[in-house]
Amino acid sequence: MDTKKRILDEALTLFSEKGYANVFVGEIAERVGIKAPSLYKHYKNKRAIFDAIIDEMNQRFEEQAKAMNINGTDAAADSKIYMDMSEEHLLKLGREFFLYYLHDDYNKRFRKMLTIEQFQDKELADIYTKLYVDDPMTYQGMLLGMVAASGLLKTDNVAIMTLHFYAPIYYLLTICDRDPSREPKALETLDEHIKQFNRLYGRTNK
Amino acid sequence: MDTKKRILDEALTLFSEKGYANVFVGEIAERVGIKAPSLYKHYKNKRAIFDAIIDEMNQRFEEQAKAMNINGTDAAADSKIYMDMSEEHLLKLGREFFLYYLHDDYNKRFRKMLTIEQFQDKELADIYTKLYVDDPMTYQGMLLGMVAASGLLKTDNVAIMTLHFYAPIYYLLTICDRDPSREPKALETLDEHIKQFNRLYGRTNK
DNA sequence: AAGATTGGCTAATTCAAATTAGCCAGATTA
DNA sequence: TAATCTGGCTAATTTGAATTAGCCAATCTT
Repeated sequence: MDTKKRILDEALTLFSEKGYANVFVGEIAERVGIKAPSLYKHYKNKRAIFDAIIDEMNQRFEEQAKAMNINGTDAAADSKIYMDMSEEHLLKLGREFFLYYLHDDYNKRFRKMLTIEQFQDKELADIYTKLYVDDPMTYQGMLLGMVAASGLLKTDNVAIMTLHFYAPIYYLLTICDRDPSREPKALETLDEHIKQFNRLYGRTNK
Repeated sequence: MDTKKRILDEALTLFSEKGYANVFVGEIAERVGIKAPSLYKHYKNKRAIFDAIIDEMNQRFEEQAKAMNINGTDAAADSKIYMDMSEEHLLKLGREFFLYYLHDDYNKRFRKMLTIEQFQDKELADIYTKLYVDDPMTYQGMLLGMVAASGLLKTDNVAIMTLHFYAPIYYLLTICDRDPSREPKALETLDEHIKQFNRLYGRTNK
């Protein structure tokens, strides 16, 4: 990774731990292994580093959205999997989402940074809402909607069913961000949640 | 309100909007209507203002906990209400909790401040977890547990049922904190959530 | 009512952190 | 290979925000 990228990487780490205002450019430089003034050869100023992080995220996001659209429009492919959605499949869906968001290093740091900075700036709040509220609800709503259409889940309100599936995942995610020592317990709770979700909404209600 | 209290009040407002590090003591002073140096007649330094806010919260919290314990140990009184928990009662419970947390000015500001500062300091993370995760789960778990014991809700796992009740409330709360324009929609969603919750767990499952 | 305390003010002071200036070595390129 | 570019460095410079000094009027206190 070249210096310019390493700066973004270390800055993101620091911003996600302490917030933009509590990070000194000297700290970022030190982590990268250079002196503070050298940093200005790569970015105009401290703010430009932050902005570059946001830009990079937008880029990554677009790629991801594109990839999802392929699997989304081409949802027939996916739906084959979810048409016969068993409890195991549902568990897999929830766990994968949870663990990806929780442990993917970039995601985790970016989410924490946004958590800290979200009230500063409407743009940041909007990004947070999109990434961690609206997009997951849309995507999971689509999948659960297909399962419901297949009859394996029954509901007359897919949106609320999706809320019932996702809100606990989101809740557990924020708990783990705050205190990673709760992860093992959260993982157990996650499984119990999904099993119970399946029971509550499953046709074979037992 | 005397100056010392007004300082805490204005500081909390500013900290909840911009985070501790982005607030200047001069700003706090200005809001209070004094000059920055005068502020030092009341608090040793900027940090002491923050600490005093935390102390005050702890005090308020203890009082509240005490009040809850009265209603909690003396739960027989409460349970009379919840023994015949109708959908309206359940809606009331959820809505009251939600609206209280969302609109109570002190609560709202304190929660936003903690959201911003939670990753700085384990103590702050713990306070957040206590106030917005563990305590609500305990309290609502107790109430829902009593309702379940009365047979009006059926479950073999009160903890997960409570998660299913509370996680969506928490999720909606964080959405509204981030973007108050979503409140009306969130209120609607809240009602739908609780109605659906009631249907899913209710004995008289239609 | 004299003395002490309180809480305000203006004018320093301090200090830390961002940024700029200007030098230089090694890599790149014409 | 000479010229340029790149990205590093040290040594300023700037700035701005926290805090301290020291003054003063009003208000308690005895």
